[in-house]
Amino acid sequence: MDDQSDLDMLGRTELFRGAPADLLRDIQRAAFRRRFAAGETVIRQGDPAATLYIVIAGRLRATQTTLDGQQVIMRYLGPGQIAGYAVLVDGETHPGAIVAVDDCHLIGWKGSYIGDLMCRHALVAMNAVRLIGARYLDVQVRLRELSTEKVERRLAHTILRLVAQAGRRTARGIEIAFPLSRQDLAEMSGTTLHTVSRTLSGWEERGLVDCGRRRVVVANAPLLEAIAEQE
Amino acid sequence: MDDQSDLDMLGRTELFRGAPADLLRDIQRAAFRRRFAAGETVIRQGDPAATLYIVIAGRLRATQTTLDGQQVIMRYLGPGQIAGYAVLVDGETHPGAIVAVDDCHLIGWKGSYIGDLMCRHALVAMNAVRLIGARYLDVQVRLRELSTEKVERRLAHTILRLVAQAGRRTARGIEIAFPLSRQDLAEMSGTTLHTVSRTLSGWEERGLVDCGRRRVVVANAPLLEAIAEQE
DNA sequence: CGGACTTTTGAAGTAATTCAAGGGGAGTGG
DNA sequence: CCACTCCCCTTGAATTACTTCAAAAGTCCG
Repeated sequence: MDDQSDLDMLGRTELFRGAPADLLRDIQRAAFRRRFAAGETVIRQGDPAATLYIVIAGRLRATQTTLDGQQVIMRYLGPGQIAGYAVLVDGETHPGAIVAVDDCHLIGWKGSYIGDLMCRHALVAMNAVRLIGARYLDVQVRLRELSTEKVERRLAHTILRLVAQAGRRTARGIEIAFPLSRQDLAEMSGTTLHTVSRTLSGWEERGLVDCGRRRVVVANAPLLEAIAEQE
Repeated sequence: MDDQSDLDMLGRTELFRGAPADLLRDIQRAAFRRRFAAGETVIRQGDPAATLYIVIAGRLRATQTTLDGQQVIMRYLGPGQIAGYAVLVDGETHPGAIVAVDDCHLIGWKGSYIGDLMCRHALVAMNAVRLIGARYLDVQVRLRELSTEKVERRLAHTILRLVAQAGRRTARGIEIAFPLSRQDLAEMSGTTLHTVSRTLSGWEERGLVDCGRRRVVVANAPLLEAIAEQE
């Protein structure tokens, strides 16, 4: 938690990558730290977009909930990623909620500080463009999958994406490194927890995955990729 | 087509809004003009991201096609909007195709010029952030709809969005101001042209809409909104 | 007026949801 | 340590919204 390691960390985040040391120092001075326990809400849907966070440790879930209470998981956020992008695009309010999945350690800034920073440093603004562009591309891919693929294939894609961003090698295979229920997978794949459960049971019989309570381990990634590519 | 009106036009686009006159003049000097006939391809999926266009007149369709040939319409682009956003986020290639729906008039720039512009003028970079942010939000909404709503409701939302961005008052109601087939609506709503046709027929009987060959007129917008909000 | 494209509509088929009930782990409190 | 309780997960059966298949009817344009 010393200053130098903090600076290194900031310099590796998607938003501040490439910034010179003195700028990073300035950014660090303007920041505040916050911790959230698993399950705590970081940002509520509809809140005014006043604060931007960067994840230091732990994992967040970004969701959107409809009027009738149905939830969609937009993405998970890990170390180095930003939470509260509405601040960057100067939206009035946060379009979704952000909740801690793990115990989390975040650092944050007032929105006005970030806006100012982007105005004065094109590098930060360009990083913001790239970062939002990457998310835009990602959600386009999901939209395409949801429009054109059947559930099993979508679920395979969903799990492979999670493995890519939070996979951890273990004896049994690659484990997704945070708790993840059937309901969560359903809300990411556009289906119901029942269908997810049935599909995973089928895969488990074939030795593709090894699941438990809020735990998913991919035992045979190539075969899962084959399902995703529908061969 | 005189210089001054061009400058005014550039100053009203989503990317160059708020730029001072001398910068606009510089931007104008670096631009080239191109015309495309209805049906012509402006950008092919997978092309290297070398050129950015802004629509002056006419309308473009941005799509993504899967390996097995299924197409999804990501959005329609009208006057003032940019085509080829990959250039902004410095992507390697264009993630989708762009085709002229109408006869179109575009102006374009080399990607390197735009990259340079964003570096030197934080205003342009911030406009880019806002613009991509708006598209990101838009596609998030569609993802949520696709995940949680049934076809009829999704189709209502799709049509209302098109009305908002390209609606034109006529005697019969609000007409969507460009040719739009049942297949197109299907590719925007995540369904088949058959289901779209049946749904529109139903609405037509109830006096909600008034459709023709590649033409959609909304006769009763409030009722269509009621369907979209599922009352 | 021929031919291509778009749209409509019926009928059959199916993937996935919904409904329903029960089973099992993990943590808590006695 | 055991029992209790809360989640989370599983699985069958019934239902349904939508797709797929198939054919025909419009509509526009050269």
